Amino acid sequence: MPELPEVETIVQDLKKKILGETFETVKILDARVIRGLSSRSFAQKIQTQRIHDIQRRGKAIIMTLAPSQKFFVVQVMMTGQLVVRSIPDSLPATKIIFRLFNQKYLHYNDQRLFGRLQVVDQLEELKYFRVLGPEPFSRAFNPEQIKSTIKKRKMPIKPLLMDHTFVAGVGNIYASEILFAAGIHPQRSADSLDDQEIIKLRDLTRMVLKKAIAGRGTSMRDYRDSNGEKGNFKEQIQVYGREDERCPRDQSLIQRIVLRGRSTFFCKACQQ
DNA sequence: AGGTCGACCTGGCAGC
DNA sequence: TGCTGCCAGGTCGACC
Repeated sequence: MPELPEVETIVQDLKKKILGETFETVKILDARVIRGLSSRSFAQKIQTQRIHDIQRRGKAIIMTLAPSQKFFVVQVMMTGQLVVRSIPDSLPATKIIFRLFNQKYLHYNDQRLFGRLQVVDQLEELKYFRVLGPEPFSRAFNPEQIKSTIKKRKMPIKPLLMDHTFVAGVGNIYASEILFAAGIHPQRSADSLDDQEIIKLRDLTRMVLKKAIAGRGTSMRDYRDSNGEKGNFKEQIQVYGREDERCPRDQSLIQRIVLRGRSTFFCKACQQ
């Protein structure tokens, strides 16, 4: 999915467009995206409910419903999209169309069907929230906390950064970008980072994500915001997807390796 | 317990 | 043109 900056963009836009609105009907075109509920019971839990709040936690979009007080949780994973439209026409990837009482439509599109839409009484019912680590902009994501976790972890720093129990919201694109910004080699064992590097990692995690939010996220291929538009941050991506291009810092060639099955991009010369 | 791998799905694209 | 294989912003459960 979309990582933290993309989900944050979706949430901020949805707040402007549909906060306070009420679901009228739910048309399920492909029931495979509904988890743990039948189509009928999913629709029943959504219809007539008002969107009382919209927030992000990690890479999940959480809508608080009223009056039921239940949580409508959307995880768009790799290819899911929530797009607000004024007409109900659907794309091949459109799996659910929510009709709102204000004559607008919220489309859930998902090419690969990895996304999940769930309605729960408590967020803790979902394992994702039970194990989720600190938000990168929170005080809980501090050098002492990072240090105590990192000391127990021997894995390379890059997959650790992507581990949502370590820090919430960082995925494959931004893990490479953050490590490039911090000058840390993606294969460095996590427990080898010194105090200064830990602070740098924390600070640059925040800085890279903040800039990406300002750019409304990165669209490599499928990501679209709630207007159906691409994010603008791709032009500012330094290394991800840029194998054999020149490093913007020292002009040496950017390398691609595979760590834990995921493409990883870095500059051998300036990441130690 | 921490770490690694494959499964879940579909479509786009490069190479032959 | 049409096939084959590889690749893709995530998460989880099964295994060592």
